[in-house]
Amino acid sequence: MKLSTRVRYGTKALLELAQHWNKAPVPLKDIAQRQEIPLPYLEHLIRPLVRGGIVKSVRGSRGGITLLKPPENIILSEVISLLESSLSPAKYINRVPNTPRCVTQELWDEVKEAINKVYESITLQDLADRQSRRANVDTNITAEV
Amino acid sequence: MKLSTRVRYGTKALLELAQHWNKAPVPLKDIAQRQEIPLPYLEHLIRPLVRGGIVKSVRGSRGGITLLKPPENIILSEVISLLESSLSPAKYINRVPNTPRCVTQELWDEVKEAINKVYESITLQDLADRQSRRANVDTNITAEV
DNA sequence: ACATTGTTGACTATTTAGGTCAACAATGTA
DNA sequence: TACATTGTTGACCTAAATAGTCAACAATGT
Repeated sequence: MKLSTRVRYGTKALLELAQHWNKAPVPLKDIAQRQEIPLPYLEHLIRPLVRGGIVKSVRGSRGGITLLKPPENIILSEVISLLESSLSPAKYINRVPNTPRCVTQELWDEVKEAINKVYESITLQDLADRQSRRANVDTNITAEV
Repeated sequence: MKLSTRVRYGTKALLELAQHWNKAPVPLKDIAQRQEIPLPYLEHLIRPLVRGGIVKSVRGSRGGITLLKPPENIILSEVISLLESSLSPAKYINRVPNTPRCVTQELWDEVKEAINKVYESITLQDLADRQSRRANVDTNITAEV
């Protein structure tokens, strides 16, 4: 169950943006620092998200990046499909015609479907909510001590 | 959604074994040939399955491999966990203590859980059933022509 | 003018996946 | 018993994907 750092970094970055929704753009530098992502790597990471139309970037001083859509309209499956190595040259066309037809192929497709359902059910807003709920809990705990 | 050839090859091999359940051991050579898997690769592929206790091997002439448990008792999640690069050195212990606690971490765990539920719901017998059902359909079609 | 920020493309390093080879160990059968 | 057949093991290799870096450049606010 390998999850690429691309996806992990990217999601973290988007979570930050969700928390800054409707505010000033967030500089990549800040995100890189807070999330401990190498800045030059983050820059490349962000590109597919911009191209994919879920992130907007503003250059120059006071620039940075912001979400283009409200966080509740951004589902995880979209994020992942944008981040996951978009280079994959249409694999899975390796049907072997004269062997018994591939049951396993069918299986993987179904599994993929099921997994995607999970990803489709989670939005960036969900993540942000969790984050803030958790922050509250933390506050209460420290308050109680 | 990358699925390693390890898992694909391994599952195909196991499917063969499921179809030969309670029969003579199947030589690796035959499996390799039918499923178009490089024999030396298959040999290595099989090892974790043997170590994992779902496959038994018999050496020598008339040897080969068989399942150790009935196909309906072998679930996909078991297969996958045995085949998926068992080298993974316990990643995910990269909690960063002094940053806001990692919501995304929690998320990935849940997603993983959900995916695993899917894998747990499918047995080798299920696959074998599909295979034979499909074979029947094929027969009928050719009969009708 | 200039500091700040994103953009781009080329480049490098590391890791993992996929595959091969060769020597060896057990086992059935002629 | 000899031998063909089959699995076992470990070392090795290659290619591809992942992760990360560098440097020159393009906008933009102050």
